[in-house]
Amino acid sequence: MENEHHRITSAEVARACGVSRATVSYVLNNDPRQHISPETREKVLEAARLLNYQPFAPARVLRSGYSQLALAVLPFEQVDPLIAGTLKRLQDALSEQGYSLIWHVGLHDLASQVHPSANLAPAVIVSYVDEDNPEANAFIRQFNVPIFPMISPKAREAVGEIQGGYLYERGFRRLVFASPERDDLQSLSEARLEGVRRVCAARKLAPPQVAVIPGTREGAREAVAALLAQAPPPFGLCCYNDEVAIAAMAALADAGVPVPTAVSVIGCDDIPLAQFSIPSLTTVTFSNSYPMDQLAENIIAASQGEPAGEVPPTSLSIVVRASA
Amino acid sequence: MENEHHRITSAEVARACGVSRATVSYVLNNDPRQHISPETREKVLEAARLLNYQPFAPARVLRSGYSQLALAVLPFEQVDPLIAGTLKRLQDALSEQGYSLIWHVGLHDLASQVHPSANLAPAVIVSYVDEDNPEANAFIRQFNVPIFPMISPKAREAVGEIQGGYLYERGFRRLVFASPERDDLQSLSEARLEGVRRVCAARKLAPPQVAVIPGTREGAREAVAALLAQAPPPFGLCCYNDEVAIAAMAALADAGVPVPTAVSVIGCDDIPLAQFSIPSLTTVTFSNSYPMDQLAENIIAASQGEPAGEVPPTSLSIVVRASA
DNA sequence: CTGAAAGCGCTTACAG
DNA sequence: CTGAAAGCGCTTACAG
Repeated sequence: MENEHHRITSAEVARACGVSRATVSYVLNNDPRQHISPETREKVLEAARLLNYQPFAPARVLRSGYSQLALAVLPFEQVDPLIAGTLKRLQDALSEQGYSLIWHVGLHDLASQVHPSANLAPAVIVSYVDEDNPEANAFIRQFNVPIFPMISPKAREAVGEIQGGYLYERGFRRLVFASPERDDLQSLSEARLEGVRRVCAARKLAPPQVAVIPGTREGAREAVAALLAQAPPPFGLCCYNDEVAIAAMAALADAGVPVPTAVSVIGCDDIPLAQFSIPSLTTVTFSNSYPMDQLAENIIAASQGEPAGEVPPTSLSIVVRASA
Repeated sequence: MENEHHRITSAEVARACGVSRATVSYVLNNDPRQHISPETREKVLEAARLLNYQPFAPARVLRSGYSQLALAVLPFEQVDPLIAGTLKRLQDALSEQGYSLIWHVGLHDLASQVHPSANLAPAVIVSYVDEDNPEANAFIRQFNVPIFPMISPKAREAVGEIQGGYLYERGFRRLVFASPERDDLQSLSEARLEGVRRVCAARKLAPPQVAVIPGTREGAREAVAALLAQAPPPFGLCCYNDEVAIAAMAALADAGVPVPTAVSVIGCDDIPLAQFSIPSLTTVTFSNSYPMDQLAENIIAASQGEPAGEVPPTSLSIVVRASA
């Protein structure tokens, strides 16, 4: 490492303007307990600017004992728009309190890899990890900091319940659940299916059939053909999410089955493209009505060692469009 | 902060098994220059496990002088699947070298907020920031570490060129560019439009008209109606990306314009839903053929102070489906 | 109002 | 093979 980067330290700033390192720290951190003369303050700021001084985070964190860093752990490989939107609003709220929010996306072999905690000391984990995923839970626990869960087990099943309930109201007496193929979604998919099962049980319907919809047009076509052979329309199709729903609708179109008359389709998430399917997609949406400032406060409280707060309540609603 | 979290230190591990802190460090880091007896090694590992010892990253980074942490900065608020996929593969390659990859998504007021570098010391920035975005560039420069750019200016315009060239080949002599509304995409959109302009200039066609496609079905319908009034079919529609393309196709369907005959539509990204539009979407895809191991090596080299490496070459190709 | 000094938890020459 | 000691860059009581 010959061209090692020379790090500018607060000592150099202090030397440059003829004060002590303590004074530099007081000025740069705006320490309210210290009264610094305007001239000194100006001198320090000027010197820091000239030298392009950036405090070295690890030293600050080591000495002060805490970092104002929240790490969001997303166990999925793709980031759906809803989560991205929530995290963006959360980030805004956190940054008003001086906290930063970064993301760790995807989950990796715990055993074979270096754990990020070797390089990174968040004060709190904001977790989208399922309760029933032991690997993922071990991963986040290894940070050894409070964990703030962002998904409530109840909401997971509630999606299936509201989908099934809506289609029942629309007159369907047979329900089918369309699930994705991706491994990282199976756990959540199973929870939503469980919600649909409950609707069927409560309404004395036959339990829902399950169709796995592959991610290719050809694959989806075959899966839907197989489904139609087993379960002739009419039926209501509760889909794991909007992507699965749009794939299923394309396959239904390929099979000549009219939506929403023969089969009604309902998705989940209300992704931007949901309005642009043909027909446009009826879907379940999470309105996380929890005020973000409040959420940020709870997360910060968790980061300071209070027991991990409440899961933010989500309220579900249905966006009615043309597909159901 | 009454319930302050007690941090287990290497000194406690050392005390627990009756060795020095140095030995603990040697064992835990598998220092190849030290020969530790198997019994001692076992004792240390056992004690560390029992105490659930996690080394404190800031101390390690401060002392050793480097962190094995790459921070990907994505200036968008949504993360498109292509970037997520690339970063996932990159993360796998980096983690084989002991590096971790985390994401910073979205850009925030530089002035008003605490910069993440106060809490976080990446060794390198992996940047999706445009060259011509001064705010974003200031943001990433403030980390004061090498920056590894992930987008090449050439590839940005090449998308428009390949779209326009393809539609020209298919016989279209009038080209239209469909751009998104979102602010954070304008810069890239303009670059792709520039590529289409070049095709028109080279082929002696009139310059492309531009239609801004809103994110709502109604808005898209109106925008497309306005476009059709100005530019009656046939024409070729080069779209900023697949989402815009699918929105435009829905609006064309609403207007009764047949695709691909009257208007041919081509997108960009090959998102999972591209195969499920009606008709299925022809689109440009980036095959980042760069071997990820190589890319990871370049990034690590950049993190060690070598001048930021080459932009990974991307090759563009067209996935031909039904829309063009 | 300012400065000298301690110490956060770790790694790593160095001495034995 | 193991341990005592230095020092990374910062913040923060404490003394003046």
